[in-house]
Amino acid sequence: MPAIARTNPIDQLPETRDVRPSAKFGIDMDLDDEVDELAQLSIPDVVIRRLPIYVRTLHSLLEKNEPSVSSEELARLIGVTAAQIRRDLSYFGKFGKQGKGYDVGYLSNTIERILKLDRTWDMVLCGMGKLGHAIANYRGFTRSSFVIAGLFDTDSDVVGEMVNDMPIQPMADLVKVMRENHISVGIIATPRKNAQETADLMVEGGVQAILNYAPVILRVPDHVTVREIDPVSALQSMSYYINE
Amino acid sequence: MPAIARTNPIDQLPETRDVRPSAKFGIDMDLDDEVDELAQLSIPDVVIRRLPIYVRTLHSLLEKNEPSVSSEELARLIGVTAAQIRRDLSYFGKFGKQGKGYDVGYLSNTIERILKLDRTWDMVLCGMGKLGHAIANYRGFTRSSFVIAGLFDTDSDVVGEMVNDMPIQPMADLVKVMRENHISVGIIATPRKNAQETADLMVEGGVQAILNYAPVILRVPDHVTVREIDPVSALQSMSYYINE
DNA sequence: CCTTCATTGTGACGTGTTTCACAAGCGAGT
DNA sequence: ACTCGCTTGTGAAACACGTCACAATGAAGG
Repeated sequence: MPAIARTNPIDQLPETRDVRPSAKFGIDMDLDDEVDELAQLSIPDVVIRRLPIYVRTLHSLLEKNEPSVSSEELARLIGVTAAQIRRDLSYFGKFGKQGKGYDVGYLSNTIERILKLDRTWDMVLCGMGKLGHAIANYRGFTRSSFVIAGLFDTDSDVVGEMVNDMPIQPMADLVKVMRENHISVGIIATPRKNAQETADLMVEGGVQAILNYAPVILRVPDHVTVREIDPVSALQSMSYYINE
Repeated sequence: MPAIARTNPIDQLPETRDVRPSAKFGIDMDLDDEVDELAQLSIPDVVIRRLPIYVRTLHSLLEKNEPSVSSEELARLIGVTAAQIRRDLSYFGKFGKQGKGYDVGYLSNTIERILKLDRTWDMVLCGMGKLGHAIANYRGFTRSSFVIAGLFDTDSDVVGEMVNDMPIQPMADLVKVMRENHISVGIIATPRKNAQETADLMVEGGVQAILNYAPVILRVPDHVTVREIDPVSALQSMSYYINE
């Protein structure tokens, strides 16, 4: 079996990644983060995938100057159960206070730290067709710890073109650029048939996370995480539920 | 609890939708589709979400003129286990032959029928900023049973503008247009703050499936399915796994 | 027609995930 | 300082999903 664990739209394959105990994330407040130094247990990917939503929701509470929030209320906002939120957070430590709930700012910082969002990640973007252009011009990444730092395409006609103040570079330079700049996140926006070879180059360049817009299941080594962006599949699965 | 079952990025909430028995899908070949007229059991959404990938993979086999395929080979191509594919298909009936595998064309047709892809679905697209423009110009939907049939925006400055040979219409007309044309699929590409109100309008217009590009969890009635397209969350969850 | 081979479909099992439900603990009010 | 009400964190139970392993069966070739 190839490495398609959490890597996958097709998804929920056995998850075997182990994870540092949450001690790592204790921070300077007097909240008791009792922490299991032992429990080297692997946190389910499904939990990890929920964390960004928690962060996003906490941010919106911060904007409203809510100082604290209960699991009940957070659950209502997100549309899950309160027990699930408490269970999810308990994988990482104890962040709440009985009778009070969670400190919004503290919890949001903590989850960001867990997700390693307390820094900026440079990314390469491969495939500069229409989709690639749209992604390169997208303003949402920077607000969220991610920055596109290099654009690449095989087509020599577009190489050199400036997009969002960055030149499109030849695909031949991808590996070099990734290595020199220690870039570990890549976005694939190539045509379907070039996606795998692009992924292979990214792996050679040291990629650890790939956001894949091409409608193919990529084969990557175990240490690389892949998430698919696949609107067509999403639509095709929803139509199953439509009546009439 | 609001209706966020299969509707959700946050996902895997209890699934309670029941589903017609696969008899519905028996077609005119001599393959034995023995079918459980009784078993009115609900098929897991996680299975439904895999079916489009199966279809896509079967299509690529069709292009290579492969007449048949074993669960083993299909599994290898997709990156899941053979048992999973057999189990998934068994929810709908018996489509294979012992010693031989599955007839590629037949299986692909059958799954398309199950997913209701043997017809065309008209969609409305709301929010004609950069993202909306990119989606409106995207060529991938039509190849897959989905067609954008109407564009909408609140901003009177862009209303009237032609995009991909279609005029942008005022949001005020959304409900009417959806009802008159029996449109049950909507795409939301509005700014975050307008997403919920847009969803509400779509519901009023009779929507049953929403593809949501806005970074918010939408509240919709039970009979509406929502899938999120959320590249930022995807990145934010992947960074957890990056070493260094 | 019989044998061999490959491969399905599915009970039984195992694992992973969610939910239940409650003891423990914090804080506010008196 | 004590009580009360609220909310956490978590064992234990329930549920959902994935995998194993094998009897059943179709196809191919003598």
